[in-house]
Amino acid sequence: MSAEDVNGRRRATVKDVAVAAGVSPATVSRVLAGDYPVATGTKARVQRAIRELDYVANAQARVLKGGSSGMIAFVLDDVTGPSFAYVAKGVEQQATEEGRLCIICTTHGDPERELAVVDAMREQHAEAVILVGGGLVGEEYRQRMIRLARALDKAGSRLVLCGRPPLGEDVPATVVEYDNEGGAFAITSFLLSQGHRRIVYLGKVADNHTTSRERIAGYLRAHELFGVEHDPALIVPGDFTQAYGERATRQLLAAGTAFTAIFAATDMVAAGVLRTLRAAGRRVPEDVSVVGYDDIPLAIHVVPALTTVRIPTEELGRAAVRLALRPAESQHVVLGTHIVVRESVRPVAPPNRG
Amino acid sequence: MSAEDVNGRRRATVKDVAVAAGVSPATVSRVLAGDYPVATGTKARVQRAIRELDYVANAQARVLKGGSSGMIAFVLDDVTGPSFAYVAKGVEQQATEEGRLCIICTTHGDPERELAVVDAMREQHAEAVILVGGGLVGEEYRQRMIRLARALDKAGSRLVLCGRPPLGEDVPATVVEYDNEGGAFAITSFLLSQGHRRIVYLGKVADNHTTSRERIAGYLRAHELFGVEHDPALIVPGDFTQAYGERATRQLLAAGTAFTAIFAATDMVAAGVLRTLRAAGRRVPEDVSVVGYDDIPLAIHVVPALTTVRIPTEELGRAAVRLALRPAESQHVVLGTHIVVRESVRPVAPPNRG
DNA sequence: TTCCGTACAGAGAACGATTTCTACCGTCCG
DNA sequence: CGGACGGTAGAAATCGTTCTCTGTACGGAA
Repeated sequence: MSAEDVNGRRRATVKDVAVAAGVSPATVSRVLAGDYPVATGTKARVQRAIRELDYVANAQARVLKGGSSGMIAFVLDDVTGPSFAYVAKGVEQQATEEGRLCIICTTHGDPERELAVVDAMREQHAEAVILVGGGLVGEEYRQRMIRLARALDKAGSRLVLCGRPPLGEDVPATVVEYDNEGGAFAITSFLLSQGHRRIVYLGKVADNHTTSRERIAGYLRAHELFGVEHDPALIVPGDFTQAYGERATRQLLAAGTAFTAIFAATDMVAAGVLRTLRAAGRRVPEDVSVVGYDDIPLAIHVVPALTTVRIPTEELGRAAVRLALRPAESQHVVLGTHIVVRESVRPVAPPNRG
Repeated sequence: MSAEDVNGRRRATVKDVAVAAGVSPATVSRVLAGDYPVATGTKARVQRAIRELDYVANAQARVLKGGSSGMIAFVLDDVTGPSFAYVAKGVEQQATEEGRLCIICTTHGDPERELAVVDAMREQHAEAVILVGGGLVGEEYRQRMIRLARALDKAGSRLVLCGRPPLGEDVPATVVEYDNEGGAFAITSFLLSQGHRRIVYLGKVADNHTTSRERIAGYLRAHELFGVEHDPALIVPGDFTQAYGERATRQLLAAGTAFTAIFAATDMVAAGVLRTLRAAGRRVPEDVSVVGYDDIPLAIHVVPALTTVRIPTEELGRAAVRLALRPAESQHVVLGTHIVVRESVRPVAPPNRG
């Protein structure tokens, strides 16, 4: 009819294929699905027609009829965050293995956009919506998340919290965490075991931010376990950026604070610390030991290579997808973290007894 | 009817909203679209029903009826590639600004998967399919790409080649490139202008790979322009990895090849070079100058900070989306590259005349 | 020979939204 | 006073699949 038909620029439909093969649309659909007996000859004719018309099914129509959208949404703050790429890799790989597509959305930490994104995913009938990255803590935020979880559940999709704490008992959400506090505990213990007693903590210190809260908790618990009294002055609040690492280190040196080691809450912070220490003529690890957290790719490139805590990023992503698609399995999992020892730590020098 | 209806766990449809508001489905649709006069009272009733039922439209049904899917697909080799995250950021940002969703797919360099992905995107009615990263060169591959471009065009979506050369005149594809050869030319010229005459090239050397071909071309053109005869022994073929950078540098040192500078075809290669040179006791830039390409985040963290070529990654992604959605504009654009000078280059020492 | 089961194919009703095309009701103007 | 018109609203077709009914034909068993 239309001009489109004439020059063949309209995409082919089952009906077109059916006409070309001299069968009914139903038969074409059955050949495609392969779940219903179709005579060999008929099947061949249909398949040839499909090839000749270069037919591909219309995913929307299929979903509309009752199929699954096969989409997994991956929601994060910022694609360029150093470890997010690895979580994304895990998500993407697992999604592909399971025959799903992967949608990616960023929020820039804006709760409004987070809401908008989740709504968009409800419209799209996404099978799972994976929220990644340390979120805020607090009753208001928690309630909001619970509402999202329920709304998604009602729309037939699943909310997955990746690297965030659970919302509560009967909330329909999947949680994939890593042992944040344990990693901080382990690496602080390592420093303490090397004789360090005055260990600076550099990073975000916010009670309503899960990541920083847990890292500090592990840091303090290690002190307790070693029976080391902790000097509150050694916690220098800031954020998780390299710039802060540089600034804080300068302040520390200028103030003449006594310390033998620095626990940077993030490898990025640690990078800033190393840079500034070197510029100030302090040798690492001879004069000061430094550790980070996250084991981002950069960690092996800074000088000296950084002793840090490894997060199972890729596995985190894979697990998120895997669990979301298997409602029967446990919907809460905590993956382990472990420290990786490189060159930025040395035992504290025994006091001079000369 | 079903159990789902009873406990309200089925998602609401226009019909449900219509019933709740005491109007027809058509009216609900019109309130949603807002493009048709609806009496104020009626509109209010409908909106209240929408809120109460927590209604969201079914994207699939909407697309099926003739709307656009609003999806942009982003296809790359591997999400964890150092510069891809920035292209992805550009794509995602622009897509969001234009009210589109962003689908991400990886191919791991497998042409089969590339095909599968494009087919999937045809099924999804994606508005644009952005292929990013240096592809292969060659007639067979080119023909395959042309077929993909036409297939997508027929399905109403647009193929975008991002960082790859054009396919030819009347192929329905958008091309967003950066001046690969120009960057290589500029940075080699920089080394030559600093007096370097024996400059090693380390990286992939494959005639059928666009990126390496152009980088070598720029490297050679600079030599020509400076009237410096180029010693073919200075080209050490390999790949684009850090491991190769380390291996090649060791070989170079072991062989006793004379050189004063190294042009690593990639910052990752350069990172390996720096590492190995330091381990071997060669100082950079005092003994050897080193440059890279790509300006990945790592470049400022290696020691010494790397002089390299900046690729407008983020803008590349934004342009890809922008052009794909504006058929009226020119569908081929070449973005500029420029060198960024840091600390890894020094003029060659004048020959000792003692 | 009759009957039934099986293999195969088509007709037609969904799915949920949009969008014609119609239709109604006042009101205004001739 | 009658017809036209603007403002609203609904009925029904439509998008491309899938899937449930029906229905036919053929082969074998009774």
